[in-house]
Amino acid sequence: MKRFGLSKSERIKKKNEISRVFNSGKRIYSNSRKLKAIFCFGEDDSGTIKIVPAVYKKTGNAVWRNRVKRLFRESYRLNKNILIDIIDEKTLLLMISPNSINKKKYPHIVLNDVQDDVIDLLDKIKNQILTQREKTGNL
RNA sequence: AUCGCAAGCUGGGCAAUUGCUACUUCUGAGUUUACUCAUGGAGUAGAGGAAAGUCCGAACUCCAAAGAACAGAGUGCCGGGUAACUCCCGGGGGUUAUAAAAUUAAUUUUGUAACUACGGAAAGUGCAACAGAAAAUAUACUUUCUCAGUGUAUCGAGAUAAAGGUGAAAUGGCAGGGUAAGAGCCUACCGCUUUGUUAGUAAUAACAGAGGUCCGUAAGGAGUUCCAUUAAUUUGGAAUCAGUGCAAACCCCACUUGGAGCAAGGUCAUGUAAAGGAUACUCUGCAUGCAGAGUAAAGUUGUUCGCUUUAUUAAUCCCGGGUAGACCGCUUGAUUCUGAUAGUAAUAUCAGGGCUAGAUAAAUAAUUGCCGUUCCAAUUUAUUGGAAUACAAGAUUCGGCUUAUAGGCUUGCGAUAUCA
RNA sequence: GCGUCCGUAGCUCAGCUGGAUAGAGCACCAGAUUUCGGCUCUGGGGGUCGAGGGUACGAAUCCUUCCGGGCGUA
Repeated sequence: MKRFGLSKSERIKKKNEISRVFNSGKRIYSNSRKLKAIFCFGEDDSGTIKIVPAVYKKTGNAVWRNRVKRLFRESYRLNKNILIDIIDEKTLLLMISPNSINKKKYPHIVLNDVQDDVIDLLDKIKNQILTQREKTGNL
C-alpha cells in the first residue's frame, strides 16, 4: 500500500457495502459539527481501509459537490497513516459526508476548511476502536 | 475619447511536488503462450459554450414484419436550406412607436425601429359578464320629422336611424346631393369584393376594368325598402358591396405521425432448480391422437381489421427465490481545421491536413511560486499592500432552441465633448 | 439517464368547459356569554393565485419560457 496513495482497492465500489455502512454503521461527528462519519467492519479479511465520500444533493450544485468529495479524498489521503497501524484483519468501511456545511456558507471551499475536521474524525475512530478492543480482550 | 444599444468571438497563462482515470510499453509473477495479476517503472491523453434545462428533431436498438383504417397528437403567410425539425436563411403581409412630406383639421404617403402561432368566422356548434333600447334572429331609450285631436304644450298614430348616450365591439368611413325629417336612397373619394395585364418560383405588389342599378351581354324585371298583411303601393320573397369578435373555444381544411427507449439491446458468469402453477372449450373427419373449422385467451404499449401462438417432456407466461457483477454497445463522426468554388444568405461541393475523455458510489485534483486582468488604499508616480477573477462539470451520440454567465476583443448604429 | 404529475390565505383543500368582490374548514384578532378560562354565538383581518411573456375586451383558468417540489422506471 502506498503511503500517500488512494487507489481503487481503497475505495468502496460495491452497492451492498454502501448499504451495509448505512444500515449498521456507527455515526460520529467532528468537534466543529462540520462533518460526520459512518464506519463499520466488513466481512472479508483483506486488512485494508475502504472509504467513500457522500454528499447530499441539497447541499449544492454538481460543481460544489464534486469539489467537496475531492477535498475529502485528498485530506484522507494525506492523513490515512493515523488508522493504518491499528487495522489487522477485518476491512474497515468508512463514509465521510458533510453535516452542517453547504454551498451558501462556503461558496469557495478550500482544503484547510475540511482537513482539520477529517483528522479529528480519524482520531475519534481510532480511540473508539481501541477501547472496544480492550473491552473484548478483557471479556 | 467616453457612454448606451445590437450582433459576433473569447471564456486567464507558465512551472514544481504529491495523487486519480484510460491507453501504450517495460519489468516481475502465474499459467492455458496470449491472457491474468502487481504498494512496480516510463511515456501520452484527460470537461463546456452552454457539458445545464430536457423544450423539439434525428441516428442507433428492440417490439415477427412495421401492414391498413380510425381515433389521438403535432405543424400552419410564401420560397429555400437540411438526415430531420416547434430550427436556420431570404421574401411578403399585419400591429405598434417615431420622423418627414402632403394637408384647414382628421387622415394619407414615404422612411426607420420593435414585435408578429400570420390557413379557414360565408360548413356547422358554442361563448360574448357589467353597462346599454338592442350583443347577432337585430332593435328603438333620448332626439328629429309628419298627421290628427285639443285644454297650446302635452297626448295619440306613424316615419327615421343622421345626432346623443352604453360598451372592447352597434350591420363600412367621410363629404355633398336629396328629403317632411332621414337613410348606399343617389354621387365623389377612401375602403372592400372580383376580372384581366405586368413583375415574381410563390406569398404578394403595381396598373387597368367591373361591382352601391340600370339596362345589358346576361336571363331576372322591376323598383324599393321592409316586413308581414290588408282594403292596399299589393303581392311575394329576399337580395343586390360585407350577416361583429373569439379558432393559444370545439371544429373544418392541408400536411406530418406505429410504440418504447442505451436502465434500449446482446454475450458470459453466479444461482434457486431438472421447484410449483397455467397453456382452454366446441364441432367435423377418421387410423383414437392427429388434422381441419369456429369460439376464447395472450401478444401486436388507444380501438378495429390483419398477423403470430395455444402441449408432451420442448417452448412461452405467471409466482417465488437469487444476483445487482464483467464484457460488448462506447466513441472515426450528418467529425473538425484551412483554402477554393457556387449562392444575397442559411448552406452545399471539392482539395489538403488532424484524431481530440470514455468514467460507472462515477477520473480530470490538492498545495505552492511567478505572471496576467479589474477594483480599492498608500505613497517614493511606478511601486507596495489588500480584495476580486463568472456561470457552471461529460454519462449512447449528433443538429437546434431556451436559460445562466465576471472580465476582455471586434464590428455597426446613436448621443455627448474636444481638435482640424 | 428516461418518463410523468403538482405549485391558490399561516395549514389542508375547492374554484381551472375564460366574466371581475378568488371561496370553505382549522388557525389568528375583536366583541358577547362567564367571577375567570374553555365550549358556543357574532363580526373582522389576512392572497402580486410559484415567476416572466403572449392570446383575448377580459386570464387563477388558454398557450409558452423559467423556478421549486413529488412520484414512477432495471
